[in-house]
Amino acid sequence: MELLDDDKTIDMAELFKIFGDSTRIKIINVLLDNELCVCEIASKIKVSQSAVSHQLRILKTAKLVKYYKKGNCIYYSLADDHVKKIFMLGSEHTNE
Amino acid sequence: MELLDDDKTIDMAELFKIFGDSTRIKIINVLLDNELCVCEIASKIKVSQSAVSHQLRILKTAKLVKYYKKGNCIYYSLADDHVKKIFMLGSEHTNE
DNA sequence: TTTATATATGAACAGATATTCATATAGTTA
DNA sequence: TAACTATATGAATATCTGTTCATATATAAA
Repeated sequence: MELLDDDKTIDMAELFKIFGDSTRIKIINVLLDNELCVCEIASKIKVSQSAVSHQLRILKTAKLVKYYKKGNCIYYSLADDHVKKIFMLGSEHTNE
Repeated sequence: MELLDDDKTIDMAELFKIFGDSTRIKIINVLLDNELCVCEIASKIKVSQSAVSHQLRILKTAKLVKYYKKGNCIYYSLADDHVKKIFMLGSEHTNE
């Protein structure tokens, strides 16, 4: 493969950086098959509501998750299959 | 997929964290098809020898690159195909 | 309207991280 | 051995990042 330009390189690093935090990995993990509201996520992964909310904002900004409102809850899910693919590949590599 | 345990989650985050820096992405990029010595890497990606060396140490510690000595040069290459796979997947996602 | 629940967010703090600079180490050549 | 080249590394610094705490916002229930 050819040498990528700087912008592309930075974008790739930014993408991986988002997967490079265990709280965000946990969030992606619980969203792999389900959509969940913030407090369900917080409870499942045992992280404070505030911390989850802060991390969801990062995932949202990077368009790795999508969401909708229902009542006074907000349900989050993975934005697309790419997120799951990257997660699964990382998971495979980590098994060794 | 089931809920991963904390250790696994941390390992995955650590793995992605290593891909989450543009200098390391550049290093992996130039090593995709070749093996190169430190000064060749530094020259190709236009980063100081010291910075490259520091980042190579991180890649080495994580077993993402391997190396051998020849004369007073040290040649680095990607440790296995997984590294390339993860890189390529990130690259694909970044095109959109 | 008051109270309760769910979520977001800003500030502050602590810890992590990447680069630079100076220097050490080691192999090579003269 | 002395000089040169390639690489590694420690210290210092600046920047970034994640959590907590307090609080704001918004919806729902009483």
